Amino acid sequence: MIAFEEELRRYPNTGRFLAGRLRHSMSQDERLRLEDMVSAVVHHEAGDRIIARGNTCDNSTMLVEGFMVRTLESNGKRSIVSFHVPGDFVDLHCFALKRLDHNIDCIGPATVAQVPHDRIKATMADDPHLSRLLWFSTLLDAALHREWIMKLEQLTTPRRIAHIFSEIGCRLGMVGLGRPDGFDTPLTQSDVADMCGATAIHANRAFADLRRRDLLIFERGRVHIPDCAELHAYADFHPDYLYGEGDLALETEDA
Amino acid sequence: MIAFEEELRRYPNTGRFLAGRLRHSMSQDERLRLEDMVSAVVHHEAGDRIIARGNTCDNSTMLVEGFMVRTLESNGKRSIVSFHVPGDFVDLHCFALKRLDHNIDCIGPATVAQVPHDRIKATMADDPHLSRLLWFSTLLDAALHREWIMKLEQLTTPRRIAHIFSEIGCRLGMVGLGRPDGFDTPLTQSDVADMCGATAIHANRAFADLRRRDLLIFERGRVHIPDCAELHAYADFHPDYLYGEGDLALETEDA
DNA sequence: CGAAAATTTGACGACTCTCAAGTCGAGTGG
DNA sequence: CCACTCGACTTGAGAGTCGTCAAATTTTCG
Repeated sequence: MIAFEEELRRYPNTGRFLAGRLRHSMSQDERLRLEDMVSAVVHHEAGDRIIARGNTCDNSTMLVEGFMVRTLESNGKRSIVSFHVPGDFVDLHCFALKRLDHNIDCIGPATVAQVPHDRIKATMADDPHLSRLLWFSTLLDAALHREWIMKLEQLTTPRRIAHIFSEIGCRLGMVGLGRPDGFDTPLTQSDVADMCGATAIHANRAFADLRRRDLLIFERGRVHIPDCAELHAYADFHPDYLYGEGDLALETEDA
Repeated sequence: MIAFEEELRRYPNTGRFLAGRLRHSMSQDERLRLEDMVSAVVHHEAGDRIIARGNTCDNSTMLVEGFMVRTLESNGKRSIVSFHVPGDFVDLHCFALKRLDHNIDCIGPATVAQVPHDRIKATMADDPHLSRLLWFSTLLDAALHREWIMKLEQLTTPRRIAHIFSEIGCRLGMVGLGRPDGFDTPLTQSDVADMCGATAIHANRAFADLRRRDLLIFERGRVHIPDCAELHAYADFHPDYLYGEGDLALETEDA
C-alpha cells in the first residue's frame, strides 16, 4: 500500500495501470510516458455512458476512480459483459477497432483520464515495449471474458455471483484498493443480475442464499466477505486468469 | 470467390487473414510481409492440442485449413469458449500474454502456419500499421467473446445453437468458404453442447427442436440451413460484431 | 411527506440436468 | 459376409434451477 502512495504521487492518473500485473516491467520512462499521454481528466456521474456502441471516438479512457461496465443490448434486454476497476484502460479497444461493439457505462460516479488516439499512435510508432503492454492489457480483457464464458456455462446463479465478487475483490487488491473483509460498490442487485444473465428476482434469491450460507453479505452498496477462501472455493474461483504478479500467474501452476 | 483464388495463390498461408474485415486496408507489401512471417506449415490430426494452458511458446499459429476451438477446463468439465475458422490467427494472444490461459485444440484435421515471435516483435518495431492490424485481430476475438457472453445470458439452448451456426456460416463466408445452404464441419453434438454450456443430451433435444422447425439440420458432420434469414431471426443473430467488410459494420447501423 | 427505485416474497410453469436405456453407423476381426 | 465394438446419437422420467406474474416492503431522495 505504501508503494501505491508513491506510485500515485508520481503518476496520479495512470499509477494503477497493470498494477499487480506487468507494471513492474515498465521502466520509469515508460510510466512517465504513459502518464503524459493523458490529455484531460474528466468526472462523470452515475449512469453516464462514456461511449456508445457504434460511435467513433478519437480518444480512449483510463478509469482513475470509480467503476464501469461494458454493456450490450438485444431486444431491449441489457447484458453486462464486463466490469472495470481503477487502473483499467477501459476502451483502449476503441483505438484499434475504431468503432466499439459495446457501450461503456458508469456504475456510480467516476473519474477518467482521456488519452488521445494520436498519442497512442505515436507510441505504437516508436515504443514497441509500451505498445506491447497496451496490447497485453486488452488481451487481459479477453482472458476475463473467456473465464466468464466458462463460468456462465458451468455455474448456477449463486455461484456466478460468488465468482463475480471474488474476482472484483481480487482485482481491487491488485490495484491497491483491496480490503480483507470486502469492499464498497455502487452495484445494485439488478446490475449483478445483468452480469449473470439472471432476473433481478432470481438474483435476489441467490443473494439470500449466499447470506444464509454466510459466504457473502451484500447490502446497500457494501459487500461483506466473512471468509475469502470459502467464497473462492464455493465459486470455484482460481485467479490465474487475472495474470497476477510475478511469475505470470500460470507459471507456478502448470510448470 | 474468384478474388480469393488470386489472393490464395499469392499468399497461400495468410491469404484469408482478416478477409472480409480489414484485409482491404493491407497493402501488397504488408500482405507479403505477413506471408513471409510464416516459418513453417504443419499438419495436425483431429483432437490435437496445439497449445496447452500455462505453457510458454515462441511462435504463434495461423489456421490455414480446418477448425479449432479454445477450451477451458474446471472440475473436469470442458468448456469451449470460442471457435476458429481458416484465416484466424488463433494464438496471436500468446505473443503478448507469454502464457495462455486456455488450450487450443483441433476439431478434425487441420493445417496451420507457424509464425515465430521474434518476427512479430520485429513487425511491432518497424511496422505500426500492420501491428495495429494484428492487434485488431485479437480484439475481434474479444468482441466475439462479448457477443457470446450476451447470448449465453439471454438465449435458450436451441437459440444458442442457432446463433453458433449462424456465426460460423457468416465467418466462413467472409473468408471465402461459405455456401448458401450450410457447411461441413467435424463438430459433434457433444462439442456444440460444450459451447452452449449444456449437456450433450439437452443439446440433442435442442437439435431435434431445430430440425422440427426446419431451421437447421445437423447430421453426421454436415450442417444444412434451409433458410439463413429465418435461422438468423430465430437466433437473434446480428453480424455487426464480426466487423464485416467496408464501413466497419457498425457504421451503417447506428449512424 | 410522497414518488421512484431497490429489495423481498410466493406460486406456477418452463428450461435444463441427471440417471437410465436404447438405437444407429462405421470400423474390426473372424 | 457377419458378429462385435465403440462412439455418436436418441428417448423417457423425475428433480432442480430459473423465469414470469403479482404483490408487498424497504430505502432513497426531492
